[in-house]
Amino acid sequence: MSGYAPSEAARRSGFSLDTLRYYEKIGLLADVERTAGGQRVFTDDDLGWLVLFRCLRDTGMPIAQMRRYAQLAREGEHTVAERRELLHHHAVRVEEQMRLLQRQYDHLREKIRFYERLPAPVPAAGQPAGIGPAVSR
Amino acid sequence: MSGYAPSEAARRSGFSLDTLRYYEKIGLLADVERTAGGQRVFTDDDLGWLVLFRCLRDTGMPIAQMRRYAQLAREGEHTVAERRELLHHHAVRVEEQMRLLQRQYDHLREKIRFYERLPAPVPAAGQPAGIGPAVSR
DNA sequence: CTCCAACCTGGAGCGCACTCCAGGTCAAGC
DNA sequence: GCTTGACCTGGAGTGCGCTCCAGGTTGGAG
Repeated sequence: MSGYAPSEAARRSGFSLDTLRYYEKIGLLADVERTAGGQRVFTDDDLGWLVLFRCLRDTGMPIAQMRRYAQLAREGEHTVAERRELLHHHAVRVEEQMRLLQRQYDHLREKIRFYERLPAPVPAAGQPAGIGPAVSR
Repeated sequence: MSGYAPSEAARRSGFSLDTLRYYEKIGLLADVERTAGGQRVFTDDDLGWLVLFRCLRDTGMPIAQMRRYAQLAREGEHTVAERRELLHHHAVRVEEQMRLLQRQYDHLREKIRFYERLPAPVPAAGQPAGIGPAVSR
């Protein structure tokens, strides 16, 4: 039910072995268990953390902030409000990010449409300026 | 109608002066006009390019690819198909990016809801595991 | 018991996209 | 004509998030 070798944890989380070690080194993952010989053993709990880190990372949270969150969680229940705050704040920024991405995507699509409306490679000159820099540039 | 000082171009494009110079240095912007004394004068055309670069950058296109695009555009009309291809390819990746972002955002929202459902700081123990690592972590 | 693939550590290196700096030049207002 | 703030150049430095490396250890299969 739990106890994954490093390679297995890497496979399941989608992070590289180096990244897993790195995350532990900088204090994102703390207290990862070890065998008598010193090799890491990841628990389901660790895997859960990794899923969260992936979510936060994919949505653009800087590592420093993830660290802060992990810190707070380790400090105990009295940090619940601050953790909620932190996630909420991040969510707001993600929403902005999504809006920007959508806007620029629309922009990009328009630009592509401009190219698609262009007649096939005809050496003619002078169509009305499309979207973007100068004619067809 | 055209001819902007560097600071004005920076203001309008939202890029820093250093970034404008950098973009020129690496060949994103080419042939920026100069005064007799050597100071840059940006045209509306340059501004148009900058708008495009902002769009591409905001959607995560690496600079190397933007350079390639700018290159092609400078080579002339016979590269139109390749440019369209390049933008189209990028658009596909942006779509993936948007889907991922949406998925992880939903994930994040669920996590936040978990915190919101948490009763106020009550020292009780043992609620069913929420989303993410262990209980409330 | 032996082998070898997987693992360990500390630390250096990398790729990206800027950003900053020193030391000098330009040009618009007084 | 002098001042001063905006601008110039080449090149070094920064911050982020890994990624790679050397040299050594571990542990399950045969």
